[in-house]
Amino acid sequence: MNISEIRNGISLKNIPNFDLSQTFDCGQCFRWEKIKNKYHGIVQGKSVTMCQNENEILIENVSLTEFENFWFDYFDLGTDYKKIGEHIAKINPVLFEAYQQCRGIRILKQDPWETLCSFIISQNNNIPRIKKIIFSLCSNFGDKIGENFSFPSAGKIATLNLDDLSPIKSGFRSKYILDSARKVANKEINFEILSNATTENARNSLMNIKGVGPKVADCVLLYGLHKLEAFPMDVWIKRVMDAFFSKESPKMFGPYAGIAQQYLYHYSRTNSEKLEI
DNA sequence: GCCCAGGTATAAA
DNA sequence: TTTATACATGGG
Repeated sequence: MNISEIRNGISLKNIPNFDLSQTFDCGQCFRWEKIKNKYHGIVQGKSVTMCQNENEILIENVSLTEFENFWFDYFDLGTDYKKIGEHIAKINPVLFEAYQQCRGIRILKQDPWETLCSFIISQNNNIPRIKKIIFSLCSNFGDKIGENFSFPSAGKIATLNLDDLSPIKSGFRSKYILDSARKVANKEINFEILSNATTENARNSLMNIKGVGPKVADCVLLYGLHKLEAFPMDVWIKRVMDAFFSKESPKMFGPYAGIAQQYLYHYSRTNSEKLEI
């Protein structure tokens, strides 16, 4: 792993388990877009461009200080995914094959409020339309950043009503968006506290929000709060496998953690025939 | 028209 | 406690 500052950004060389397309297009985030070999994202109110070739990844317009203070953790570069893969290999061959296919995914540590709001919007919805609604939410209520818009704060959304949200066409989810924004704005949901709480307590708190069930809660725990650690690996692998191979709802993984979620999701999309029971 | 989309609230059994 | 259905909207 080699991190160095170059004239217009940061160069990452030989970073294991890091593929931009797998990471950005796997469904964990909604504000990174590929345009002509480059990924453009809006993160924490900042517009950033990245590209990848061979074993080098470039992050444009970011200083070494910014990288160390924010982006290193955002991309979860302190976690050894290879070690996780080796562990998975011992547990289950199907899971390991899924890992092999998706070994380039890094679980992004995203802003908890943005994650919460985004995955509320994701329910019973498809990714293109999720992105469209989030784009609309940002352009209507976010702050302008050059050509783009920041993700609006919970405080800002909390001042709105259902009619205000009608332009983003989020349908029945609007009332859930407002409830989540109000609870975050008035600190009924306090991410500082949740990040120090047990995973179970944090999940229960999140599920007090209207429109937040186990799936949305787990996405917030994983992508917003990076809470993987509370479940022993064998426990959540088993839960993922149980949920995945039950016919009822392969997308409802229950109380698991998400590296396996991501691996299995990708595996299911590319190997659906192998998953028939 | 009909079905589905990375679910959840609600009512009914 | 478990199971069925509605929900807004848009694309295939």
